[in-house]
Amino acid sequence: MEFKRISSQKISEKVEEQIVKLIKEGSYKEGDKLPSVRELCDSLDVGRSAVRDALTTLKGRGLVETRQGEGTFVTGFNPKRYFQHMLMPHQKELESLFQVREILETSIVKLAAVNRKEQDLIAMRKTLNHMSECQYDDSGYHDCQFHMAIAKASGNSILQELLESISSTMAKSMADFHSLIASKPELIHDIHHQHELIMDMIVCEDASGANEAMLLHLSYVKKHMRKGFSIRSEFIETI
Amino acid sequence: MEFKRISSQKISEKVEEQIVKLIKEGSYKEGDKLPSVRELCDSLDVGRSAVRDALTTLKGRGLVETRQGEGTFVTGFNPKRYFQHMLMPHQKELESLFQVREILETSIVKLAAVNRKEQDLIAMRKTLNHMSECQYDDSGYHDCQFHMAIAKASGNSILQELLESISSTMAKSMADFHSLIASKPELIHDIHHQHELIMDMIVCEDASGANEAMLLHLSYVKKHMRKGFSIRSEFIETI
DNA sequence: CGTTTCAACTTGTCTGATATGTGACTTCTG
DNA sequence: CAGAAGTCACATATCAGACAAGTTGAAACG
Repeated sequence: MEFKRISSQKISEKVEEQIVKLIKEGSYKEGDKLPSVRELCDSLDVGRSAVRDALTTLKGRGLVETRQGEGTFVTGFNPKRYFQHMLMPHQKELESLFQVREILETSIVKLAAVNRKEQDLIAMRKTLNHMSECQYDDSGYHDCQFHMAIAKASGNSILQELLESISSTMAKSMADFHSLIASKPELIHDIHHQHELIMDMIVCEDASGANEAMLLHLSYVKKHMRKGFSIRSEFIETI
Repeated sequence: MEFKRISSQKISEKVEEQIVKLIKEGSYKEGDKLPSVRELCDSLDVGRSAVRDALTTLKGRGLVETRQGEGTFVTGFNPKRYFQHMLMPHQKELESLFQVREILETSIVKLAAVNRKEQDLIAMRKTLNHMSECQYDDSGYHDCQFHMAIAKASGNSILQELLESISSTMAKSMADFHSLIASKPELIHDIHHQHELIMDMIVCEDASGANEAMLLHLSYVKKHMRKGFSIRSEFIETI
């Protein structure tokens, strides 16, 4: 006979559940103001701490947003928080993360080649132009923008949001990679060329071609990123 | 003269930042116990509410976990929370989600075919045996277990965790699909056969074969899931 | 030595007081 | 009358004290 672990559910968790349920059911939609803490206390017949705890947790989960003096409001779908607590990933995690990125981006680019609308192409072209015009310092930003534009063109919003999460997580660790790029014009040139190739394939609606171009691009980036990492590792070891 | 916007940063946010910083820097690692609330109050010279607020937010973000009577602990990478506020996906979102699942699983199975260890094969075999032995009611559970076993064999923990998140999100909406399965023995038979094929390919280390087998399997599932959905939709419309 | 009891420490909850931010209404002033 | 300034109600933010409830480990006991 097995026993299920009995966990006395805390009051704040019950409150949390009720609020989530209300949001789920649509009683409170994005942007709506929830009842004030006092009101919730009265209607739920619990102390302020419990309500506050529940709301604070929900704030942490990104479901609601509190504004002092105004109230508590339901926020929209905010996927940037998905990977937010993956702080400063180590090299192994970074490799795993990059592998996920490869998987997502190579699939995304195939979808984008099929589903891309005119305005998607315009948006992508714009980011490419920005990249060639701007200073090297901002290349990392525009690089990211290009990839996000592709994701948007894929037509799958979840994919887009997932990639965004991963990119922002990697961005912290990619910082030194981008500074490496900025210092080597030939890298920028290569990457620029690869982007153009990907762009062309998407324009031609050539899914497998786009896939291949993306694979090449990411392999290139990974190779140079590893190089940058090993340099940093050596540097750390010699301290 | 320009004025900088003075945004009175809340005390709890400052506390939160400090704690996050400490975790980032590695002063507190996964599983470590943070100082008690009282201690943090004393060392930070703020009230308990502020500390509690910070910790509760962190709890919501999934960075820490509090256990009454024990303390507050730094949690590991917990991606189950990623999709947690994706509440009750509608059909369109469900399609997007399934697409993501296809992308992930077809890639996972390729990795698994290459990286699988002996014990991974044993674990997979075990879930398959369970599935054929057990009652139809539990088929959904064991089906999920099989897919997770493959993900584990891929060797990429982030992929594994992502798939877990997606599966749990879809599970709610898949409930009626599984009951549909349970009512049709021929579906179970087909699925079982497909699983065996995938298993074989992984055993043979045939990555592309495994990929193809998974693709077939998921297409099959998707087809019947859509059928289930349209039935439900019609049912709803006739109410 | 094994068991029970208990004290110390933890988070969870309630409560009241005070601080601070926001918005709407009123009042003052030109 | 119109705009600026003051006022007030109400919201969250913070503090502090008390007690509830869960966990742990050591002391006391058989």
